[in-house]
Amino acid sequence: MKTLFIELPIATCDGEYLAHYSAKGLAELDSPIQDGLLMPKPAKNGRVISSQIRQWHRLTTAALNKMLDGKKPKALPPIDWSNKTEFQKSVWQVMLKISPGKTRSYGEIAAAVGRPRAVRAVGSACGSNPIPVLIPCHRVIAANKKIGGFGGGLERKRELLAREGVKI
DNA sequence: AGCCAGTCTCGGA
DNA sequence: TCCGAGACTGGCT
Repeated sequence: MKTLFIELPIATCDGEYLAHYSAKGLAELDSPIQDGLLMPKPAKNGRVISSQIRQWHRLTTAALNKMLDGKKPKALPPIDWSNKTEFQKSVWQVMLKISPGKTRSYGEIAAAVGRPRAVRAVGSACGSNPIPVLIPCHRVIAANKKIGGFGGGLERKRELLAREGVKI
């Protein structure tokens, strides 16, 4: 079956993100393209954007800007994580509960989902996080207070953390 | 079977 | 005390 995605851009102080919506909710959020590459504009194809998606997009935009401002979003759009494993969903749910300005280690996340030794798997889950920033994988660092990694570029991770007042 | 965005331990500066 | 290498880990592709 073919899932229909609606793609809408979000302008932020960090660049232009691109949100993908399915019928169930927000399915994916693309980071801004780095260094001079141009983000292709989503084709409209005469598609009608439903009022529901419009509302989700409003929530996503507000939440994203709050996050980038180092604050806690007061509401999130429904998230469509079909095709994701239970483990990944658990990991991301835990991450959503991390407050701005706070960090957790990969090990703590692993323990929180009941698999204290699955720390590397947690790292993998972060890497396949469909909604960077909104799911604050940047607040997850290594146990020895080192920065760890970040799919969207380590610099971005540092900057996001710095904006929330976190020192490494 | 191989990859990994981790963590712990231990040995040498 | 502070790295770096190595062993071990568990879930994903």
